[in-house]
Amino acid sequence: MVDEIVLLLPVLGRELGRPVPLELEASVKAGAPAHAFPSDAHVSPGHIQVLIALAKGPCSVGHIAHTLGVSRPAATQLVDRLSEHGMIERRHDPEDRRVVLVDYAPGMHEVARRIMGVRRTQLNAALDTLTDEEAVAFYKGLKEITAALGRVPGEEN
Amino acid sequence: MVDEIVLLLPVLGRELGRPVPLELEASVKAGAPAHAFPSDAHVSPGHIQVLIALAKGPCSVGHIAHTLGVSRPAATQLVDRLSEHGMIERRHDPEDRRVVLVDYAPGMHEVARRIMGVRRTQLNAALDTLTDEEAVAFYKGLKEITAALGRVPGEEN
DNA sequence: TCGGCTTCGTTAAGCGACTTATTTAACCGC
DNA sequence: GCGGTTAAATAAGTCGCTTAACGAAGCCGA
Repeated sequence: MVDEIVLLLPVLGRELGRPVPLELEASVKAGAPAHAFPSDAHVSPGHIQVLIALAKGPCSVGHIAHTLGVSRPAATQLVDRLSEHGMIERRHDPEDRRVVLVDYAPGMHEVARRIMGVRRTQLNAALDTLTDEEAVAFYKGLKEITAALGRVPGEEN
Repeated sequence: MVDEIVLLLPVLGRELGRPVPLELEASVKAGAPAHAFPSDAHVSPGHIQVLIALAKGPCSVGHIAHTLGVSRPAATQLVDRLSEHGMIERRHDPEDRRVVLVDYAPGMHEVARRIMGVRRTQLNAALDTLTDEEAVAFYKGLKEITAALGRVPGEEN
């Protein structure tokens, strides 16, 4: 079974990396200001992660990078794209002006929720085939494996 | 919890995508002919997947692509690299000469097992913290989610 | 037996998400 | 003030994947 998992994990990783199903764009545009998503908009998993991370309130670029397990430049890039599309805004932390605080742009909270909803729907469809215990076990295993392969988001180093 | 999973999955994907810990190269070289892994060798998750897929016997490039969930050119590329390093060999299927059958190169079966062992070790460390039921549930959830992401829910192109 | 369709693998071109190395700006202890 | 440190941004490059297009081989109806 272990081999099966090793074989399956990268498959999941690749599926996950694919641009989120096209219907998403339409669904988002429907509820967003026209300028927010120009013709070429497409949302990557990283962008969704940023939006989820922001759901708990504004946070710094560095914190985003740490949460997502990527380098700071990568986080900067994600924030760049999202802010180009008007989804989020940067502002300086008044207490430490080196820090750039990232937060939803006004009115975008709702749109963000819808974007996250797409992935959540997919995931729920899969989780529904599992019992509650299995779902919890899956989550537990996911955390363990992520930790085993690298660092876990919440953990300090 | 669903959001947590959505947040965690891409992290896992990225960790998974990182070049396998460097110790691997050394460990592999130790048991492999010198020419097999020249100075710049590095093994990606895709390569490991190919080696695992071959454990069940020779198979075609197309089959590898399907198993890994990638395009055929991508599979070709993976096979290219592995065969450059002498890990695997191509030969034509006598029954259908369009088909290219891929298999371990002579004596490489053992080396392949060692390479796979690295990932397996990491994974086992994580799975050991789970009960048997949880491990099975994780595997089940993994399959379900991979399947769920594989096709767009409710949309056929 | 010949054209036309399909399938397999490869080649070519390009893209997107990441990395490291470097730069700029702001905080801090002395 | 002056070094040292840290946050974010910029620059350059890498890697794994994609689509498009191609040659070769099998399949098949006329």
